[in-house]
Amino acid sequence: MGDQRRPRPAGSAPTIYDVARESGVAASTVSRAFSRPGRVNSVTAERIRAAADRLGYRTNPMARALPTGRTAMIALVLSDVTNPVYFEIIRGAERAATAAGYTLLLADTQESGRLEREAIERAVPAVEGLVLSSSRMSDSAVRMAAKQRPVVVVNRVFSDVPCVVTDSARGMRRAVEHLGELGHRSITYLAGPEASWADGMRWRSVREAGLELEVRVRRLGPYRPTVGGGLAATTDLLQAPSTAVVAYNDLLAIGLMRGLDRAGVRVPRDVSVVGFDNVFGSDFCTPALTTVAAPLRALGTAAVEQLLAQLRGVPPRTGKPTVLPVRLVVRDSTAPRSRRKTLAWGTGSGAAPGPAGASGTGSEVADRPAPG
Amino acid sequence: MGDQRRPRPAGSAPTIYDVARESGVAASTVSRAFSRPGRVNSVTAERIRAAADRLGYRTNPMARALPTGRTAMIALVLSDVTNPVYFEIIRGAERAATAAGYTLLLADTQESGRLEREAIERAVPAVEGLVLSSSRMSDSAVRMAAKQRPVVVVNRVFSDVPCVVTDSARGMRRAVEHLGELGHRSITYLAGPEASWADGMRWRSVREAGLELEVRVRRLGPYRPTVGGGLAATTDLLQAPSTAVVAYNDLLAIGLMRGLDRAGVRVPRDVSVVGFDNVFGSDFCTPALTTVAAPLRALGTAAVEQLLAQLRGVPPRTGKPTVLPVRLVVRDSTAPRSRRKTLAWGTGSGAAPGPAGASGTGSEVADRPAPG
DNA sequence: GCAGCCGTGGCAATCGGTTGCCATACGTTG
DNA sequence: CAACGTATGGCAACCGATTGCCACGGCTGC
Repeated sequence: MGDQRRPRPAGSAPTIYDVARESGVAASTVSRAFSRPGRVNSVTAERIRAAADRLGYRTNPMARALPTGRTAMIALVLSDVTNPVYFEIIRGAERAATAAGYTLLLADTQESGRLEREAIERAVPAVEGLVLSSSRMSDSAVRMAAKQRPVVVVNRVFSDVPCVVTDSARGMRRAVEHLGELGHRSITYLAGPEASWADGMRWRSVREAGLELEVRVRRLGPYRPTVGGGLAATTDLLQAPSTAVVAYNDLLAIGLMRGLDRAGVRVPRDVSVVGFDNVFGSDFCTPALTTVAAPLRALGTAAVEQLLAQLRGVPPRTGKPTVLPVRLVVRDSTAPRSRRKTLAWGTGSGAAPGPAGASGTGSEVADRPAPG
Repeated sequence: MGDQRRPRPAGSAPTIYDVARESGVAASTVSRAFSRPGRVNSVTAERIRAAADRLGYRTNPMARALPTGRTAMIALVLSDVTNPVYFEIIRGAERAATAAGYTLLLADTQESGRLEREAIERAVPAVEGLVLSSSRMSDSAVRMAAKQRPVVVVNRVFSDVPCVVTDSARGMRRAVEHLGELGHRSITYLAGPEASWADGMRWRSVREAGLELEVRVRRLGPYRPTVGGGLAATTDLLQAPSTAVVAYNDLLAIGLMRGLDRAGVRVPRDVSVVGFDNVFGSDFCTPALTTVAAPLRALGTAAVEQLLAQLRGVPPRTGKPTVLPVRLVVRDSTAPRSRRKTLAWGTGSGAAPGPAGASGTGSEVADRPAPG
């Protein structure tokens, strides 16, 4: 009863004090009724709950956060929200967070390490933990962030920070296997950004798989991991043809297919192309892209779940990264090796002229980088 | 000077009290030095700033929010983060928010009005305002939300809530014009969800443009605004052919093109197809899609900017919605009307069988609804 | 019958900033 | 020199919830 505060000025949200007055107990009891079930007599608790319902009381997250530090928010930091690789990661993270009563704070760092540091600095005081996806920051900057708050890193490996990654090794192995089964004895890998941890991983995996499966492999690049990058790669490939290509990622593969099409080279008749990620759009490009499906949504979910576990006090799982499985999605961009001399191409006088209208330059989306 | 508090236990973030001690002033002065420039003597302010830098002080947003209500956060509520229409909207919103020092809170409502209400209820106490994009809630629920916090609605019109929308009328007019110029005298509109405000708007615009430009129009549907929906629409279209199709959105158009391709109908030789939105992927589907480019990013930016203006006290701009301009992007899916009898198609025994391997079912992404 | 324990609820300090009000010191003006 | 205005900084009361500690009443056990 001891509440001397004036009644809430109509318009602002009800507080525990209003509920306390309404139910005839002290504010502290109201607080406990919600946050510490069992600590309050059940009939009292029921009365309080009823009063709260009547008033439409909702606990104010800011007020709760102040003494406890529990903001019920986590941040997902990524280099570019509009990169399709992130779509499912975001969704997975969002689902996992919401399911646990947490709210997801999105920070787009626009591919800049500086902006990323700034975004983190701004987010840190408001969140309980961070998921860093394809961070553009240096290792030491990531470790620094991990000192301030629990952190989980996606698609990059640290020994002392928990991380979840795609099983690129198995993915590339499956891709090479698939091409091998189709009769291809020589494969070209189109590399992504040099600075990308994932690219190194993927190339190594391709090489190892090639060794083991007795398929020759070579590497072209690096290229920007975008449709534009794939277009650029076309020239190089035409100068040194190959019947099978594995690209660093889908965007690169899609760009390459467009480039080849313009040059009159048919996919998959003349060249088989395999992508990586299975991003949105890889099924409706033409031909539909055979690709290694990265566990995008699972990556988001797993990262958030590990983070939440840390927040609950479970010691972080460092040392070995959590590796999530991939699967090969076979579509229309791969086919048995053609009997035609591969050298025969590149001679074509170009693609059949496009239909009417301006040919689609598509430059609008040609430059979306992929995560490293 | 009057600070009796014990020094901060190393490990937690520095507070104004630490800065106050360090710079030899009262905490209130520190506070004012940051939040009220001019109120504090400039040399004092400088001294305080230096101390703050030295300590790495950052104002705690929760603590600030408690007395003031200023959380520096706004929520962007959307029906499905993985819908490509949102990519640029999100990015535009993110940029505008960040530029103003605000943080964006993303809420995905999974296409459910109930989840949307829940998400809003959870977000409201934490944010200063909301942007509702393609809300699935009833008008009254939206108005209810707008009573609790400043709200801006995207792609839906209210007379009493500020909103920003795409200029569908002009967009559809441009599409019909374009087809008319190519010689098409009859156009089929593939409708989106009936409940969609945008669909009603787009269909009406097509009809009006048709009337004015003397092109016959008819409407097929409704279909789900997804690739799957477009596939479904194919059957209907084959039964009642037309040389030109305008789809509710790109996903529907892309699905249709895939369906037509499988049925052996060539785009654009036999049918011209125009989409709407210019989403990610509409340039690399085959043929590259001619489409009305919605001002996606501008929509996000404008919505946030209007919201921020409201937060600064500018009276909300209600009454007439803010209409953002579109532009027609001509690519490869439209061509002059073919001289072949349109009735000739539908006879084909189906598409040439796809190349090797399983034909891409692509069911993974066939069901992404678009905003209504 | 009294000490001691348990269940329950209240008091009050606290989290970190914000801000209305007041005190002081200085400069100005008549 | 007195009266006054202004610039500046401090005091203390908030914002709303949490939580350690204590008080009170009822119960048990010896």
